[in-house]
Amino acid sequence: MIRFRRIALNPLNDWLSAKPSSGSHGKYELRVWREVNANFAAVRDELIAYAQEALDDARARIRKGFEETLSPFSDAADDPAAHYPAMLNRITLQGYLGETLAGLAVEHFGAFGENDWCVPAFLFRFHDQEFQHLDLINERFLRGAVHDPDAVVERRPGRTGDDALAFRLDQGGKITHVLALEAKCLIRNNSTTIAEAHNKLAEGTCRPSGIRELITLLSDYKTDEAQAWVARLLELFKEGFKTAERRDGLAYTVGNWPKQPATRVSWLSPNAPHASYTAGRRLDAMEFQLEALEQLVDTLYRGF
DNA sequence: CTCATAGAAGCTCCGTCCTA
DNA sequence: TAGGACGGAGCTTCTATGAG
Repeated sequence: MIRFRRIALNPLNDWLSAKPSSGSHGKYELRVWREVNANFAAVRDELIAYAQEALDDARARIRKGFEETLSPFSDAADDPAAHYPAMLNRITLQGYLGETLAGLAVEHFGAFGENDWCVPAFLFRFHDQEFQHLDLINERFLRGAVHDPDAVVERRPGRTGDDALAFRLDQGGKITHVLALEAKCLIRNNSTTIAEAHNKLAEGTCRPSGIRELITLLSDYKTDEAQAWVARLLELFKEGFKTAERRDGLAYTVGNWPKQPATRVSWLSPNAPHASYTAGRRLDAMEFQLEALEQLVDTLYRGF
């Protein structure tokens, strides 16, 4: 555990208004939240802090190796993480938002009726393609060259692997449940993307690849909390995965919502899993409808 | 009739893998 | 070593269908 921030529930619930859900499927549940942008100001600062804390590990990773010669990074021009993530392409930032909201929802709103899910760390540091891209961007700034972050040529593929992992522990600290979260974040709804997300979740294994990444990541931290997580994740990786229950979560963040028919609330299916979801596990679908998605990306990641 | 939606196909990128 | 296919991310455009 290297992250601890929580957002006060009252302003959070006012900003992300939960829509009543209707389904009664045994293994599937859809929850829908719709943004009330007018209530954003009250969560703004806490949300920025939460989103930025999620990126702290990636920043530390970017700076690693430069610390001896450049520390402290008093001059922004010296800081290899200075432009992270603000100068990355908008689509990359949407991806970060989607993953962050997935974790946020599980930590604040629970999942499967349980409120004790833990997300020990986000996996942003494993986005190698953007780290290489960042070197290029930093060089441009040092040369005084122009950098247009949202130009099409600045798009980079997303990170492969699990988007986020959450866990439940028993009283002895042993991992009993693994929740693999697949996150998507689009300006406009896209049914193909929904199908692919379900398909990817269905293909997941009981021992998601992200566990190994989490162990690698947390091993860099010497706190008791982090080391305890390394130990329990190692146990999960070696033996525990055979008995721990894997569940699936889909966090679908989208910049519009259905208009027709008037009774339709969500893009995701309310009653049963999408046909592309062929696994028999329990699936928690979460849909975040943001009326000012682009503005939110700017606020959280670009500081305006 | 008009507007919205689903689904398919095509597009922009980069890195990786395979083949000549 | 060079060229090409492919994968993975989301966007755009098109068509057929359906709602109001």
